[in-house]
Amino acid sequence: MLSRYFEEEGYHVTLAGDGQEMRDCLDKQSIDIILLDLVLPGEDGLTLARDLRARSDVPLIMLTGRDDVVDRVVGLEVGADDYIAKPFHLREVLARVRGVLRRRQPQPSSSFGDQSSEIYCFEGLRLDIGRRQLLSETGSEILLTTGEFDMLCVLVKHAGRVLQRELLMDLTRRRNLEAFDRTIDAQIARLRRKIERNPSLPGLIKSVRGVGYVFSARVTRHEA
Amino acid sequence: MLSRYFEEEGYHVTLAGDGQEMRDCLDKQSIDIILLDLVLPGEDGLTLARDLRARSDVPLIMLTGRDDVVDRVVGLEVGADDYIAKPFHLREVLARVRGVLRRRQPQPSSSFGDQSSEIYCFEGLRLDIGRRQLLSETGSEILLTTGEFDMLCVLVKHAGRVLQRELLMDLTRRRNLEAFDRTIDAQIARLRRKIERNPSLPGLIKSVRGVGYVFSARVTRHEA
DNA sequence: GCTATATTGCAACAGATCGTAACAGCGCGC
DNA sequence: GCGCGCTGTTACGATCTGTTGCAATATAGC
Repeated sequence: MLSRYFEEEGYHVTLAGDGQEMRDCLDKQSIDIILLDLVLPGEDGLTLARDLRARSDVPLIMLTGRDDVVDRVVGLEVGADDYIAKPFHLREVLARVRGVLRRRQPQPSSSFGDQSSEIYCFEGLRLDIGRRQLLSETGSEILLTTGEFDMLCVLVKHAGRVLQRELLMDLTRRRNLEAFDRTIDAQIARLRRKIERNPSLPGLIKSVRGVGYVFSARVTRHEA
Repeated sequence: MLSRYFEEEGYHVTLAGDGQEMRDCLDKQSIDIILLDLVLPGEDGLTLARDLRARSDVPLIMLTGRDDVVDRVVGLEVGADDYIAKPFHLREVLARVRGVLRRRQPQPSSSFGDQSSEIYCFEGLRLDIGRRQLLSETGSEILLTTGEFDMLCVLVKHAGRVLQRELLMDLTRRRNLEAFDRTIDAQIARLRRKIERNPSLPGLIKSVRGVGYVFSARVTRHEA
């Protein structure tokens, strides 16, 4: 139910049935936030949450039944960013998710392992998250402003996935997208001017009319 | 609950469930302050605090239930810097933490083990905390003032993490950051002039607009 | 295929933020 | 007490970013 709702809202959802599946996902892709049910087969949710927190900073929201013995306090004690009791309204979950994303970002450290820098390569460019720098093919640095860098990080981490403006706003700014807000478009334009071979025929950041933007180049991820 | 609150305030929080986890954390990262609950599984908080004090100077605040037998005196007797009884207000805890950090700093000796000589290397430079000196690639000393050195220590110890001005103030000065205060910026500029290859295009200390500064070079830590 | 409409690209502007030089007050060593 | 270096403050200019308006482009309806 949650999965379908968030997909409709423009999110990309990955389901994990137990702790091991979750760890596999975290290793394979960039995860922006985890919704974790307290009641799970095998390891229980609390243990999993504690374990997760010990190793990474992925934003985390706990979901629990009203009758579960643990209460809000215990949930937050293991380091969850928020805590939602069943039954919940879908819209409420969405609101909480957006709240957590906005408060936490931009802190590009969603992967497992310690904070060692992830590096993404595409079209001869090298994006080093930890060092906050982008290197061109020749090894020279392409200077990006704070906002441009954060935007590029989010796009690259979700390469091949269309991100709507609202989500880009949650992930890169600490404010809400207003109606008729062209902030994202302006930032994308400025970013394109710096990283595209031909900014008027974008090959890396494609527009998706009526929705948002996609990073469409092939990206490989390395740990440094 | 505390974790979430402090994360929102710009702190980076690491959770430890018992004494052993705490020791592991202290070995792995730079810890600026510890909030220690008196009631713990396994070792009790007082023992842990005493043990901690015997080996390091990490700032330490004890948290206790109102009904605990120990009182404020005993808490402070084992070397805690402050003592907070439940129930507490989050804002109060933050205030106490900031107070302790400001009173204790700059005392760059937060790790376990021999507190005398941590050494950090980056971009050919060598920062020796204990000796309070910075050596260049050629082995010559780069002369830093007290304030510049303290600032560099804090940045390097938290390499890869964006530190907001207010936190930098707490960690390096014994006073509060006022509105429109440009103290931190001025100090960063002076530091950059001494350690950056090209101070106008900083490669080590990057600005993050609207937030603060990050030390963005890869750092390796050695014990000497 | 053509037009009307919605959407996006983009340049230009203004307010916010940041870099930095200059200066003055302060503490420190002598 | 004196001189010097350090640091907080101020001011100014540079840069960044949200906003606005208009042109360019895509889409839908006919």
